[in-house]
Amino acid sequence: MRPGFYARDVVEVARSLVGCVVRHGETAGLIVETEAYHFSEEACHAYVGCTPRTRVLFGPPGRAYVYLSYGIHALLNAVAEPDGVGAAVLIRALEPLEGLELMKRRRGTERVENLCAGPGRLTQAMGIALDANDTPLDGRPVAIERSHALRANDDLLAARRIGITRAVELPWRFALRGNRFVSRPWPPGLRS
DNA sequence: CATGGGATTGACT
DNA sequence: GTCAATCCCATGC
Repeated sequence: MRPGFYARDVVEVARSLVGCVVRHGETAGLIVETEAYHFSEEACHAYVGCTPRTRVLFGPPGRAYVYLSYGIHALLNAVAEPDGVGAAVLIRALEPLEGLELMKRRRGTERVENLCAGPGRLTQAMGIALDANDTPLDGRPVAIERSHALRANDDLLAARRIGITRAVELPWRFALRGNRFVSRPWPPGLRS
């Protein structure tokens, strides 16, 4: 997708990315769950300002922000908002589309629902590592593309973000309703 | 230089 | 439901 796609309100980008496709090497998956992060709220890494770690977040949109979580997992984000504004969309879950055998091998499971249901799981399944940080999301090495699988707005749910302790009230987590590949069960209520 | 806290996951009770 | 693994980085002295 063109950088202009990402140079918008990060919450809108998070909503728009649901239904797009992520590609890396032989693997591909349909985005079914995202979360938005913006420098103005405490849960965003960019909240502390521009540091060596957050420099990518403040850089041009349409690039990958990949960081190590809990010393173990690589988490994939798409940098959003215009250059100079720190914001990104966390890719939280995918429906596996291509390279399923490779994903199963990397994840050590045969269960398709467990391959990419979670931000740490999907990077492991697709082989996306920290060296993808600060690279453009145009296919070198990671691509995000539009898809014919795009669904209507009615299918998009919004709820609070997961796994954070600050700014927990913001309904900036988005997912396809009823999709069996989301990372965690959806809380009752809250349609978008 | 020492410290503390994670945008998680898998194993276990 | 609980809990530890594991390491980067921001902060503070």
